[in-house]
This record gives sequence, C-alpha cells and structure tokens, in this order.
Amino acid sequence: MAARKSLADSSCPVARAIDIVGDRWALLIVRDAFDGVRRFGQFQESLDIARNILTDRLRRLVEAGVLEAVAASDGSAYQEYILTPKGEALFPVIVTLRQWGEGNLFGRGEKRSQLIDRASGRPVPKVTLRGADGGALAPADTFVKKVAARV
Amino acid sequence: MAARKSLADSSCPVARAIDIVGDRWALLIVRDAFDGVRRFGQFQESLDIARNILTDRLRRLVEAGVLEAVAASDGSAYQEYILTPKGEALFPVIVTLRQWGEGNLFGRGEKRSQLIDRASGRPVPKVTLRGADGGALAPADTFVKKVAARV
DNA sequence: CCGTATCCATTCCGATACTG
DNA sequence: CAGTATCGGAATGGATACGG
Repeated sequence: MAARKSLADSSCPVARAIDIVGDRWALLIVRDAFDGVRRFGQFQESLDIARNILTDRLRRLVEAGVLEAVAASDGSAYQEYILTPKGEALFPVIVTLRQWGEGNLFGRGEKRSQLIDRASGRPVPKVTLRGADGGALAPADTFVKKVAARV
Repeated sequence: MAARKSLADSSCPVARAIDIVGDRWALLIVRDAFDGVRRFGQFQESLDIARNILTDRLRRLVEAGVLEAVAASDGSAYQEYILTPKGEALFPVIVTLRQWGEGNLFGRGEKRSQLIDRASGRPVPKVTLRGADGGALAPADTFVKKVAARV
C-alpha cells in the first residue's frame, strides 16, 4: 500500500537528483570520495555507518553511475570506489551545501572542518550565482519554467 | 537499539546540513517555496505528499529556522510558510542540484522544468566555483581541513 | 480549506554473526 | 579486510477518517 513514490520520472531536475542523493548517506559518501576515500573500510570508519547499509548505498551509487567500482590498486581481491564524471559533477552541490552549513548551522566559537583552496591555502570563497548580465543572481531574479523542451 | 544517529553535532558542515535537509521532502518543499508556494494545500498538491508527512516536514523546517509560519495573507485562520533568510540561503544548493539533474539525469529529448533568469528570459547559466585567484575551482584544487577554529 | 490522528506497509538503519 | 545475512527497532510514507 505505502510503496514509496519514485521521483525518477519527475520533470523537475531537483526531484530526480533527490531521488538519487536525497537520503542520509549518499552525499556523505560522495563528500568522502572527494576527500580521497576509496575503500569500503575507510568509508565505514569515516561515516560510522552500518556495513550492510554501506554495501547497499555503494551499490546504488554505482548503479546510478555516480561511483565506479574498480579493482583495488594494492592488488588485494577487493574493490575501490571512485567518482565517475557524473559523480564529480556533484562537486558544486557539496560545496554549496557545505557553505550553507558553515554559515547557518555553527555557533561562532564552534570548530568545523573547512574546504581549503590548495593554491592559496585559504577557505574556498562563497559561491555566487551569475545571471545573464554577469551580476549576482538571487531567488527573486528567477522563476521556474514549468516544462521546457530539450536543450 | 537502532536509534538513528544525529548528524547535528558533526564538525562537518555538510553533515549538519544533511541532518536538516537530507531527506526525501525537505529540499522539494524549499524548492516550491522559492517558486512562490506558501500554503499547505499548494505544497500538498505540488508534491503529492501525504498530509501527515507534510505536516511533520513543515514543522521540522520551521523548527530548524528554514521556514517561518505566518498568518495567512487572505485573512483565513491558517498559516503560510515563507522562507527565512536562512532558508533563502539554500538557493545555491537548489540551483546546483537542479543543474546536476539537468545535465546528468535527463535524456536528450526529455522535457524538464527549467530555472529562468527573469532579466534575460534565458536559463540560468552554469554555476562556477571561483578559487582565490578568480579561476574556476575543481575538486582537485581543494582539500578538507579537518578541524578549523572559528572564523 | 487546513491541519491532526490513526493505522498499516515499507524502508531505513544499527548491531551482530558469519564467510572467504 | 571486505563484504553478506539476518534480525529488530525506528523512521518514513500513504490512505483515510476526523475536527476546526
């Protein structure tokens, strides 16, 4: 009766995205992958996630084309999970989510991990959205076109 | 025994963010709010979500400070749910998620709703992350500093 | 029209034991 | 170390009935 509705066929790209990464673990796995984590055990330790859940989430992300399972580089019989181009394309999502958290979910004295620009050694600056005129883009400057033909 | 672990105290801003918006509905509610939806019934119709779940999610987002419940503008006895500044700050997250979905989850001929720039009437251009030198920022240009003092 | 309350099925998730 | 199998409790989500 209460079968969960899939969002995979929605005409809204946000909904489709959430269908894949809109759970408690997917984006944290992707975050770790950006941070160089590749092995099952590394994910497990970093996330403190149950192993069966991790197995399931890795499998789903591989099926979704976000991760790819490749033979381990150390010659062991196991696998490593690396980001595909599709997975790497999630980088802006992780960064904006991170910046929202930094700016809105921490008290002034609280310690938090930060994303650092290698070149400058400084925290990655705020993401700004640019409109067609090159100016910053705010919610009020946009609207959703309900259904658009292919691009 | 199997109580879900809260991510609210994590030192990672991504984890804290996911603790609030990392479920199936929260970001879709926020997306609708950006699109002008304010009323319970509008959310319910747009999302095709069960009413008890919607009640729960709206309450949680209000508690989290993402939405604010205000008296209905039409004088009825009910409420409207509007984005707080904290909620509006999620705009880049929605946009990047949308763009990831558009670029990676649709076939070439498939119709999808699009975010349009009011000024130009054209789709909002790709978000680019800028490093300290003003150049585009890629995953390889960054690393996570494990624990940073307050900013 | 706006919610709340209840019931039930499904899903999520953690703990643990087990295998190679 | 890298998973798989199983279990039970908690959370999620849908249908629906009910009250303001």
